[in-house]
Amino acid sequence: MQPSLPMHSRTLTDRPRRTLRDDEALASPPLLRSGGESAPLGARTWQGLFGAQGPNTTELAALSSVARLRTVAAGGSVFDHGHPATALVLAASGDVALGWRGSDGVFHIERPVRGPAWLDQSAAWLEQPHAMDARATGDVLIAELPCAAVRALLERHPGLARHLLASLAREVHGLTMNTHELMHKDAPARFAAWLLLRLPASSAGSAGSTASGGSAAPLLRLGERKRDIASQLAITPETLSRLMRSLSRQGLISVAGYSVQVLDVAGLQRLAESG
Amino acid sequence: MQPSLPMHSRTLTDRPRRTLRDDEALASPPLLRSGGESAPLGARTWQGLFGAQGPNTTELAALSSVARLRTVAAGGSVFDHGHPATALVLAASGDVALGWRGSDGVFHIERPVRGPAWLDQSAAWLEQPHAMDARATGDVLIAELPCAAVRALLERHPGLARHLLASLAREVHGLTMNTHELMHKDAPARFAAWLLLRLPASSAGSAGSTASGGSAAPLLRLGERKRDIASQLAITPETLSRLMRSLSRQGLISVAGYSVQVLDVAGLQRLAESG
DNA sequence: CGCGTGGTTGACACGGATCAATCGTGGTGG
DNA sequence: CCACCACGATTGATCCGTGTCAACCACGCG
Repeated sequence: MQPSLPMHSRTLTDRPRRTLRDDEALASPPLLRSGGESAPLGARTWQGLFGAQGPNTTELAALSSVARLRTVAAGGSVFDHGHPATALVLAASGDVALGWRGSDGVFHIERPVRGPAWLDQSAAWLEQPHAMDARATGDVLIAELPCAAVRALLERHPGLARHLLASLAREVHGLTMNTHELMHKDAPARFAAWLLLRLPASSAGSAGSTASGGSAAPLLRLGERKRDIASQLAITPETLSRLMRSLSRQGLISVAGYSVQVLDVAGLQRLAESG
Repeated sequence: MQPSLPMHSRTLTDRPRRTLRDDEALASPPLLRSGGESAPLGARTWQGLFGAQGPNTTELAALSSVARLRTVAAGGSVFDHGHPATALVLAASGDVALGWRGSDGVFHIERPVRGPAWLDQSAAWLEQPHAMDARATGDVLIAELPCAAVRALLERHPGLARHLLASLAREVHGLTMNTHELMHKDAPARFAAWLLLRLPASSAGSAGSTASGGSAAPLLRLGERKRDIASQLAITPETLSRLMRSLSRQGLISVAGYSVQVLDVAGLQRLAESG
């Protein structure tokens, strides 16, 4: 049994900042700069979108030539649910939350996205409105590839199609897995899976070593408000809180504020598969 | 209030046949015929896959030329979870269930599919194994488009890419909606939505006319075992049974065995949106 | 210093799952 | 032909997981 660290003495100085408030959006300078990259859309960005086997240099240059860039300050809206989509939208860098604005005005995050990543690569092909809302949770560099332009590009660069298809297929795969989790796994299993996904890839297969000094128990810092994490897991903040407490008592993890130490990777994996 | 028909005097002669049992698979003749269509893959099939704005005749002919056809008898396996995918798989005609075989051997249907429709158009692009199992629930004509061949086709017919992209995008859209329903709607709402989806398109917007003799209340026959319907809705058969009884008592529907009469379309729509 | 925000905790309600029993149907073998 | 049995649906009783509501605490900010 692992003693839970004293919650009341923790420092919350490292707490994730509130993310979707207008005052912060206004406070940050609305500069139009190209993020941390020298080129507007660099190789690293494309690799994040297409994986290691992405398009070649010529194709990437073509894509870049039709991209329209804009920045969105933290808290701003990237696109809105129901608004017609005419372009493939991606985040070159920065954090964006995909979700739905409820009737009460509260924003329900369904999927957090860290650039470089696609935000909506499907609606435009269907000439349909965006299916979700996208809100910047940090300053973000957005790129839009107008659908008509990309179609024209496909005529001249047939090889591009394969990569766009693969990238859409990746999204289908992810959504299918997510649906399956929602249908068949309970909250503890989903949370365990969520934790494992955020683990550095190094500490994947090792068995739980609760007290062995050899391999260090991986430490991970939660980058979002806990209520946003709960939202992604489709549970309430209260349930998430109880869940973390429960896993602590079982010695699977050790929680101190926004730092979570995974003490028993194998145990978490077992938990994540119960369903 | 609508009197519920006497359940015990109903005839179950029209009950859907058990679907996934080996004896039936063996009982039906394993003929290799080309289904009900004269051409192996006819225009109607392609339209079901790509919608009204599908590829042109030349492109369709090219696709047909690389398609490999096979039939699967009722109860047979079309492809298995984990098996490597080298082709885009579609059902030209017939009924297939997409789902997962549980560790107990029970097959959990997650999505029923009526040909013509795609069965897996994503795994092959990623060179990954199929994410789900596909089992024929009736005699089915399967077509496989080898991924390598389709890639070659894209070089010569760039216009094809647009339609393959749109078709994948449609799947993304459907999965996104489905995920949202699972996260935010309760069982009655999901069942109501399920019923509305199966309604003939004619009786969409009409308000509920419980007793008006004018517009006939749409009647629909359940084509699957109720436990399979429950499986799609991610609820248990018991819950589905109680749900149908409950909606009957409220006068929204009238149930007699495997026939469901929708008495109050508007009421169902209201129910489907609660969440 | 008061207030707003976010997190934690407890009491409670409720939806849906689980377990068990019964019924109707259809298939099978004596 | 009939008894038997397997299977699916239904119903009732009960349990469990989460959501809801409310109170409280901790922190940071104006």
